[in-house]
Amino acid sequence: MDFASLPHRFGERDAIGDLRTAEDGLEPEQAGTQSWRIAGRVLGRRGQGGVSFIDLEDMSGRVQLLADLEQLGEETFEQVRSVSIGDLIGVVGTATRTRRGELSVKVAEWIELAPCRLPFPDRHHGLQDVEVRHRQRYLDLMTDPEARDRFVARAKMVASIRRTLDDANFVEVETPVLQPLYGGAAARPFVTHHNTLDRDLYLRVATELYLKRLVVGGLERVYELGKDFRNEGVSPKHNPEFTMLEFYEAYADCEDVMTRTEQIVTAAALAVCGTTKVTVKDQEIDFGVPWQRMTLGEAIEQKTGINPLTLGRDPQPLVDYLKSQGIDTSRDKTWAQLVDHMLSHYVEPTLIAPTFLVDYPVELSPLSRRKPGGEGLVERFEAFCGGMEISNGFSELNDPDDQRARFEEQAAAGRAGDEEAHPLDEDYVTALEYGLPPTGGVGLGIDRLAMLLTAQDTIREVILFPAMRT
RNA sequence: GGGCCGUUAGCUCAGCUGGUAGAGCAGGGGACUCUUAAUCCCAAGGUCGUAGGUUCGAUCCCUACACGGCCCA
Repeated sequence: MDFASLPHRFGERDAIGDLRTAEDGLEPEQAGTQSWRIAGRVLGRRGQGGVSFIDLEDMSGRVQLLADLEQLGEETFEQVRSVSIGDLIGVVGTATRTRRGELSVKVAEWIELAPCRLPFPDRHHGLQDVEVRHRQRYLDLMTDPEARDRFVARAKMVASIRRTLDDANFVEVETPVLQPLYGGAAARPFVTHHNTLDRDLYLRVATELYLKRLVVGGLERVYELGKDFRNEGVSPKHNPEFTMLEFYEAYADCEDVMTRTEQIVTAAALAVCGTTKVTVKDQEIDFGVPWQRMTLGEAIEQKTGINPLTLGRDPQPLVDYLKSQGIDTSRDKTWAQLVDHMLSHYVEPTLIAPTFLVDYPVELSPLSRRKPGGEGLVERFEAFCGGMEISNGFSELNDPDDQRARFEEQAAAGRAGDEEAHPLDEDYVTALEYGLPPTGGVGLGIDRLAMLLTAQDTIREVILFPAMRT
């Protein structure tokens, strides 16, 4: 094919899926009357002398083309006969069903649209090389309908989440990706440089602090769906850039946003799967409300026999326990880090059905509001499902003095070597000084939810272009 | 960051713990007028991830590195 002579458009195109539905009633050797204009990629080719069969696929489905030498004449038939697997072509023709019963389109016009110049992957086995599937995702999508379905499902999930929030009068906003100061999550940031301003900027690790500034400003219900960036390792559950939903709701507390989280996820499951029941790691789980709830302390106690939240802030019993189980505690410098370690080691992998853990220690939650009655707890939850954290939310701390004190504790932890500690954000404290209403807020990991709703056990299968070494 | 496993034709895979590599598909040529993993014939296709080392001889054994995967941190 000579590119210069190829058409620039193929208008008034019919979807192959629509054709299949409309012509499904044809009997073998019966011809339809309607003329169809379809286009797509050639995925199969079978010659039989003066008859050629082509498999053509578009986004909506696949159909067989039937080309007849006598009907097309030698020149056009030769074009059909010599098409390569992978070529993009358009066809005009009527439907028919072959003697063998295969719904087909009898080619009347044959329009070459774009060639595939490189050898096509094996069409029986598909692409097996995980590295190639990720680096050249277009090949994965071309050859594996399930891969396409997965990303369509993800899009449906995101659309459902937007719908749920929009219907509840949330305003979708966009806040800076490039931030002079990062915050809102315990994570190491990426650093970049602005040439004209001649200053370093951070890629956001969360949208939290900007969104709460907007609530201070009077946007009482806001959400943002976008990429966060965390400078940490890649794993089946981690990609350095990932998609996060955060929403904030004024005049609501932790309990309210837990309920809303259930509502959002249940609706998304229905939108993607048509049911709230999905199969994760060979186990059926039900996103239907209400989800299980227990306190963090109870959850740890269930697995270890120790409830660290009833033992004061003494790290020693926790160190003793973990060491007795052969676990390396050398990186856990504080009581709070030990609790976190116990949570992620003993509890998180076992939480398959959707579960809320509540009552987190204040040391792990520098932006959450304290639980009345003290005990060093905050009004916070994390939601787990499929053995991983999918969501985190709380009653937002709106006391500027307490917030400043928490930031200062974080800064001290940072000086002591905690690379994930929050830096002090003066402007955020200033915003709180103007008055943040009582507010509940949530972060929800979109990639992880997509993993659950599409039954994938690695995040790379729900991210189109996952991070790879160059 | 550490441990283990993997890397052979464009794709999917064989290759006997040492004697310079094979098949199917795709791509090229041909036959075939209802095939559907079409079939049949012909030809072509390789720096065996990279670089060293051991050896008369390395896809195979050893070392380092690259990339990927799993587990641990």
